[in-house]
Amino acid sequence: MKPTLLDQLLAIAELFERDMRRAFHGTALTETRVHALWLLKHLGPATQQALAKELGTTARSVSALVDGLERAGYVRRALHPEDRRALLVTLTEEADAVMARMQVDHARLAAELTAAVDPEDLAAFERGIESVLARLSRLVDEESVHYGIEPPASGRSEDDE
Amino acid sequence: MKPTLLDQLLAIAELFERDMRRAFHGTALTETRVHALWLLKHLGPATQQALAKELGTTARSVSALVDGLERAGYVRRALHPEDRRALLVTLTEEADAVMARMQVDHARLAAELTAAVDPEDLAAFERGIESVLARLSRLVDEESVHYGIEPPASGRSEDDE
DNA sequence: TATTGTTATACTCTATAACTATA
DNA sequence: TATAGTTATAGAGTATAACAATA
Repeated sequence: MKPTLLDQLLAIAELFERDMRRAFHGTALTETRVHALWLLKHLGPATQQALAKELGTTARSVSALVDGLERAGYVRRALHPEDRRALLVTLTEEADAVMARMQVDHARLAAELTAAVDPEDLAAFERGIESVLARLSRLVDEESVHYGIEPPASGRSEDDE
Repeated sequence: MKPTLLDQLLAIAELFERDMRRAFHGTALTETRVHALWLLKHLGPATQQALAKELGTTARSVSALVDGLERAGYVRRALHPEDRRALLVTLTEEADAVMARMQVDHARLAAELTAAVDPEDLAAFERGIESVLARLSRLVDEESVHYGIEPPASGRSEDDE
């Protein structure tokens, strides 16, 4: 039985997740923390609100996240030059170096995965993955996948435990 | 700037994760719990050890996981007919129905994502995704991606705790 | 002795609400 | 009034270690 495209994509997602957990095990890093550091590396110093938006989480979670990263020496909280309510989360030099190495490994992995595709297939493959990503983005945006769950508002009452 | 294949795959993985969190929000379900239920739906009743292996986690985590699923009415612990140490985790009828609906939605999503690809490109695309998954599997298996982290042998000593 | 599942403990991530200090 | 970040609280996931019952 051939697995569907969806199953293959989910398998890839799970491989990423497990492999990162393995790689970060024994360090202070986690996937979420690395995601935050990655954003700071690419965006530069950012307020916690900005981070919350980018990470798709709440300000509260970012507070805890930055606490952990600060404790581990990866970021510092700096005063915002214009807004005295806000803080600018900034990478330490050590974290900057880690993220630079991560970018190298990331680029290497990107190249290796691309190289795994038959050059004859590459153009069609790239068009395909772009189409899939666009379609999935739209579906997620429309909240049109329910995974067997009745949507809370429109569906019938399922709140009888 | 064209995103790399790797970045597109990571974007897809994140879309899956966020969308499931959205869909399950307000219910007793989470991605991990659904993963366990999905396995039980496909494998049939399983011991917690078997679940731990499939989920790539520990027996301890499965204990807590099954506790939660049992509390929410999705599974029951049944006695193992042959091994009196073991328990067979079994789907309730309600959970079985939820998973049946989920399979339908899953198949629908799979079809939609496949349909997003230009039929002209589909064959090459399928070969490509298979190659990428195989290559990534191998890399993960060999633990050859380090994400900028020094493997725990060199650099900072970790054995002084 | 090894395995199954448990209790005990600790840390992380997510989420809501109430609070402060600024804007 | 609204925003930035905090404390308080709670549930969930992950991981290690020690333990009981059973194999």
